[in-house]
Amino acid sequence: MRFSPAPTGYLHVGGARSALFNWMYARHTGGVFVLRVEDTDTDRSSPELTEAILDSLRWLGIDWDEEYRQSDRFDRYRRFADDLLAAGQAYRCDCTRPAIEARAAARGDAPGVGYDRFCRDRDVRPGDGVVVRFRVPDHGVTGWDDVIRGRVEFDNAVLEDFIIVRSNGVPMFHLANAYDDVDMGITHVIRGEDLVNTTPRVLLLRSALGHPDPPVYAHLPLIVNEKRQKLSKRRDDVAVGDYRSRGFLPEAMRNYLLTLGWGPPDGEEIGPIEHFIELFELENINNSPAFFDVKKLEHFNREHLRFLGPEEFIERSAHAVPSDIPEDLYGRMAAYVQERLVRIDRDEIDSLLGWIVRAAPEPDPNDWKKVMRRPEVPEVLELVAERLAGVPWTPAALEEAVLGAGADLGAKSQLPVRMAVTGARTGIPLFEPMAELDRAEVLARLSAAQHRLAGEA
RNA sequence: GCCCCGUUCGUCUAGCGGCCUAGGACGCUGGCUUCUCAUGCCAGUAGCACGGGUUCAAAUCCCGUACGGGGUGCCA
Repeated sequence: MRFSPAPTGYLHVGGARSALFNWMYARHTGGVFVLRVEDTDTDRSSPELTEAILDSLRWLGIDWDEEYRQSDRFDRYRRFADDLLAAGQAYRCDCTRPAIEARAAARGDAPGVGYDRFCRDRDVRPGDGVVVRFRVPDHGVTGWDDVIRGRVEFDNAVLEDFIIVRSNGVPMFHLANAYDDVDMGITHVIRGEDLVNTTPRVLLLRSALGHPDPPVYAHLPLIVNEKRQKLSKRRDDVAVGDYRSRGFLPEAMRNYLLTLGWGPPDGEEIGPIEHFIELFELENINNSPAFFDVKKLEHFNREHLRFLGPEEFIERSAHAVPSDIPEDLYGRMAAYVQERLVRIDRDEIDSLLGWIVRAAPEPDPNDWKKVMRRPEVPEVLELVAERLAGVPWTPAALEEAVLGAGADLGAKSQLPVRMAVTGARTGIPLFEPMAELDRAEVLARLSAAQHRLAGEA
């Protein structure tokens, strides 16, 4: 199996899913997984982009057994093209795009109908603006049995004589792709459905190489946006690296991606990758496009976040902890954070813990009103402050003082105190972190809230 | 235009002729647990695109229609 990205952009979720399925199937079958960088588009490919793609794959935990760059192998492809030329299976062509379109227009064909085989027998000599085209058979069909789609066939008559070597001498992707799949002994080709239309070209080239038997093809359903269109790097938010920086766990990303187009037969969709590798079969991949749903990804992320052991969670989230939160404090609060986090995100962590080391944030006006503008609140705050002044400064004693005061007054006391001390109506359990603050600080915050209430009355 | 492909709850999926008055998951709604939130547990919500066949029996097989998508580059 192989994953063969073109380094003309960052790795996006569609590519990642293709890589993942190839990798899973290789590991499932005990096969070899090849990473082949298809950098034949010399204008748009770059080593930086290649490195970024490899980096994203490594992050996802996808490893490979062999690695190639097609740019290192141009001479092989050219030799192949020369053989084709010598055998009359390919020919040179000096038609420009405008010339091709002008002839189409003259015939009354719609634009985009393709090349009309004009140069097939013109015996064009090598030179500027000359490409090499493959001579597609006039008759017959080219097809294969797709594991996912069943039999797919194209009439050779509708296939155009496609270019295999550009005018600058650089081979086109079909040529390199067909050559390498044979050369590297690729037996299974698992890739996006957007590539089905190029498959007959590759098949024709393989035959020319003396390998008429197709590999096993599995064309995956596309991953689409909310408008059910193929994801585009330009308009959709799809770079794997972005999800990484937004605080998604690689194992969650990987786990979610594998549910797009495939359902684990045992119905357990969240779990360790080894389990899915064991169950993974090409035959079970479905054939309709899947929408990439960030909401569900977030759910997977929450779950995987909770699978982490306490130590591991601290280690893996440390980089996103605001710098003014001391390590030991974070260690004590981490379990509370772990249970509430959606992503490993600095803002999320800060909103949970920031109030312990800094002044509480300005409360949301609606929340403030809802919690504090109840008639009993001033009285509750008063009594809580009074009891807190003399109590031992431990979580248990704080809890007893706050809840006890409420009980004695027949009122809810936890929420107003939380609001006064943390600046929010929701958050981690109150008394443990509250005990981390100085008594004076807590009393000051209570007093500030009391004054504010008095001012509003 | 031409070629190729697809269509099960809002979303991801199970289903590969009878176990389906269509199962699970996310989301959403309600309830219980709880110092708030979150978790956990329980319940609810909502779907086989349409029309013809084949068959004793069709979400499952065949044909057509509609809708959607992909390709149609000296990109991959």
